[in-house]
Amino acid sequence: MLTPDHATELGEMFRLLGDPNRLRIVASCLSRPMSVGDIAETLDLSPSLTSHHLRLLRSARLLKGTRRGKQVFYDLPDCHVRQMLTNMIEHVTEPHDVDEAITEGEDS
Amino acid sequence: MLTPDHATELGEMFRLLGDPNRLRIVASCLSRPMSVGDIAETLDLSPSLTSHHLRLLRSARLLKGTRRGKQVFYDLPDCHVRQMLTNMIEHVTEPHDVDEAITEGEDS
DNA sequence: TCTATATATGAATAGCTGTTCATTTATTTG
DNA sequence: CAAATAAATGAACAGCTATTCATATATAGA
Repeated sequence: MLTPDHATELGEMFRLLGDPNRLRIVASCLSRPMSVGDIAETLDLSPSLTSHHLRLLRSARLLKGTRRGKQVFYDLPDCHVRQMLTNMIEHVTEPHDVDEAITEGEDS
Repeated sequence: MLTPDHATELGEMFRLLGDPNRLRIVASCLSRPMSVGDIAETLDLSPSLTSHHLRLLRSARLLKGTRRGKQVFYDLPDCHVRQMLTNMIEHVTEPHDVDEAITEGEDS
């Protein structure tokens, strides 16, 4: 069972990954640490927006930032999350059919 | 790499799991199919709110509904998602420390 | 049929959030 | 020091969303 507190905590993490731009930001840091500027340029986002999102992701410990000179590089500190994300990205890459109807079950 | 389209698609799924109530609803259907009434009562949510959330979760194929008489039972159709969720719930259950600072790296 | 139960749906709204723009802070170099 | 670059921050706002309440639909039983 999932307590309301744990639901809030885990939900917060999912909520952050729920924004397409944030998800792309995290995904871009999967293979190698990325500087803020590189992320912004790669994903075609403004540095400001990128930084705003990075702050949220950092606060939730989804990313960790490491300053190296003038730049700050971000990558995933959590092996668990990295594996989950890799898995999910692989999953979404595969094709799938679309149905959202309510199925009929036999009588009881 | 994660295309904007895939980011939107996967992000939509994370976004849905990002609401605590929705996350609890999905989690409650992990072990066994649950009727709408059972979900509402178990999680202390109004049937209306529960149904609204269920509609979203169903549309995203995170849950599938099966009518059996007057009741509709919901459960997870996707083994991949079920496994991911079980994994994440287990992860969030374990203790962890809290730091969100920017770490210092050595000069280059 | 009528009644009761179980879900679903529509409308309305308060609160939240992603984005932009302007500004500020940090770091390196001249 | 000043200038340039990289990143962070604050304010403001439009658009979205979770929730509530009222209403509708579906199914079962008498």
